[in-house]
Amino acid sequence: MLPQLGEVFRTHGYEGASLTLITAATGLGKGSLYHLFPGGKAQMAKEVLAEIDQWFEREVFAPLRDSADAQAGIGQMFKATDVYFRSGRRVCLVGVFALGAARDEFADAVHGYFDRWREALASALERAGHARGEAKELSEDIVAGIQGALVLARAADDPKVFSRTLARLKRRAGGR
Amino acid sequence: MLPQLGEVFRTHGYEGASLTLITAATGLGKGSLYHLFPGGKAQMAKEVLAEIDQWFEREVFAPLRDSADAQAGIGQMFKATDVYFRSGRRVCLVGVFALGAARDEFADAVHGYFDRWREALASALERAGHARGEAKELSEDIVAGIQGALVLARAADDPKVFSRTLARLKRRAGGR
DNA sequence: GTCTATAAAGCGATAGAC
DNA sequence: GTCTATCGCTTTATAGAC
Repeated sequence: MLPQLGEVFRTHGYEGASLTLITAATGLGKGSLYHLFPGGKAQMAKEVLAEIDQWFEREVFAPLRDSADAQAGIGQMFKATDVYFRSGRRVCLVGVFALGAARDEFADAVHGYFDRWREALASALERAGHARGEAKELSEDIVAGIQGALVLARAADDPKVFSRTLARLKRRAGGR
Repeated sequence: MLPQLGEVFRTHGYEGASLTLITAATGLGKGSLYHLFPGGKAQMAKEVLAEIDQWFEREVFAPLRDSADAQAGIGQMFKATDVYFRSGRRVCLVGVFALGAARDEFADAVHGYFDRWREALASALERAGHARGEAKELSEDIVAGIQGALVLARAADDPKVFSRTLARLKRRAGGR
């Protein structure tokens, strides 16, 4: 349910995700949707954002923060990122929200997602041997680089742009 | 006229830019708008994209391709980019379109913008002394980095994220 | 060239039958 | 819990006065 919902928001943005598109994607009528989400579209988006946050917390942020081998945690991040974004065929819903007018309504979720990603990555980079300031800079470069690569890959309609850029970011992070 | 129109599309995306918002931003009634743009919203977006393309062609792409001093051309690109995106307070309209469903309708403009940017930058980097393959990779990193920095800056509601990242990209390009 | 009025369709959301 | 019907509003777009 939430994954299908997420796909609609991802593809059409918050404004563009009409209830007609949502009913088509989920197979549920409006009545059912409002039974499940009394708060309407805003609640749907909030729950989708929360689910995404949980996924990244489990698959990306926690490994970055908690891996005994910091470099392995970073490797897991790149692997999970590649899977999640379907090697560049899928766009980042939080990034889409961040660029649009929806950012203000979902400011906490949008802000938290990127901030915790950057912070967890900086912690791993520091434990992997980078100086504190350098790790902070590099973490910003990498998270920005991933988001930018998604923009470019979709603009060019060529997922390879994402794969290539991700591979170079991994090298800069010290990955093999 | 086109700049005000562009600001609405930038802030609200193609889907979110309603004629009500557009009339408010331009001060023109619907009648006047359809007199100027018989093709409606689609034509407005197309002309805005064309104007943006011209601006970047003149201020960014041409200097990158034609500067006798390649490093000076790259410096001009970073300067113009910082000005255009208001040091991170403004988002990239073409990037917004690229991420959304509007990409398909405006595929040529979206694809051309990023491709020509990357290509012009690669040419300058090569003339500045980078090996051909390295220049191509670096140009992709830099254009993606700029787009990603815009996403992060808007997500954090903090333009400094953009300025910092832009400064590091400039350093990687060999800028002082 | 700009306005107001209006059309037709789509929007988010609700009510109520089943 | 899911559906259909419908509300009230907004959407894009057009017509026609000035």
